[in-house]
Amino acid sequence: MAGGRVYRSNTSADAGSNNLSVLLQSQWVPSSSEPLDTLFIPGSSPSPFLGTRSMVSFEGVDRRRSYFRTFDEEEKVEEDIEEYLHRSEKKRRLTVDQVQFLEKSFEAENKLEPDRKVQLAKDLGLQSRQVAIWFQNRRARWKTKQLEKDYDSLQASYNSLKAGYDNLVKETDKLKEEVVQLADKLLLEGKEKGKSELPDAKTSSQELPSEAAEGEESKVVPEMKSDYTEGVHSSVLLEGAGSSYPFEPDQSDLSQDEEDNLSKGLLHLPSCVFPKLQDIDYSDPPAGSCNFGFPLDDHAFWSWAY
DNA sequence: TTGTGTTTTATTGCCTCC
DNA sequence: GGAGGCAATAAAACACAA
Repeated sequence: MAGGRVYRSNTSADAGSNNLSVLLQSQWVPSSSEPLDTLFIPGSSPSPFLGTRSMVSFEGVDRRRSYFRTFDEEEKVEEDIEEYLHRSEKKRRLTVDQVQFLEKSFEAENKLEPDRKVQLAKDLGLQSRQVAIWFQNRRARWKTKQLEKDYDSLQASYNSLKAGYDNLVKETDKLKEEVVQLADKLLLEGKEKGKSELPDAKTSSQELPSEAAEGEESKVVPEMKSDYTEGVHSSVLLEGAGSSYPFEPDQSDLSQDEEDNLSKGLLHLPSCVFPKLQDIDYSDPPAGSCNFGFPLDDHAFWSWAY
């Protein structure tokens, strides 16, 4: 590790001490960043957390030596020593009490100021570096959990929105079908009325498609009877016909042609009024005036729709 | 007992901030 | 340039089924 961190092993504990197993939990201390007070001195702390879980015994091993290591300057002897020490000095888990204490501390504040770190280390009989590492790992676990929570929450709101959207699609289909049926009905009535009242009714009826027209600039439907000028369908139809008020068409606003058509039993509708569902492009928010009741600026809706 | 998956502890390299 | 944070990763410890 050229240019990497230099670690110093903390091997000054007394072999054979009652608390040795815990006191020796840490293996490497960053020599450049850790103050001397991180070197735990046996017997200096009345920590209640010590000695509950013996992990590794170094009895009979003279470990009263400290040394520095860098990856650049390792000699054979040191390698041997290190290998030996590493074999013996295995990773050790913190005791239940230590973990509980750390957890409480983490709940209070998940960042660790230097003073707190040192205090915690003292209280727990750990090295401050170990405390720092524990907090680091704990933050990582917390972040992972948080991501899982966020994912679940997003998934739930997506499912809910999707269900709402599916319902709207069904409802739209149903309404569309209803409109087609009503349009057919009007067509028939218009024909019959035209036969009896208008001499040129035949010509007019020939302009009418059997269904609400598809893919054309305009659509032609017969004049609304009063029965059909109420409610959602008629309002939509009349709005599409250019009326300034969707429920009561003001004939003064109509052009001469429109008035003519009305008098002939015809209305021209822009093609956007009743597009087929399959003609709707969900990949982009709709531009223009045909938004089917959805807010034009509701990009969120269109972005999740597809 | 052993193989395997998960959790925990620790290291490393990079990045940011002061 | 040093200190500290984070992501990625290694490896020990642990849990558990076969």
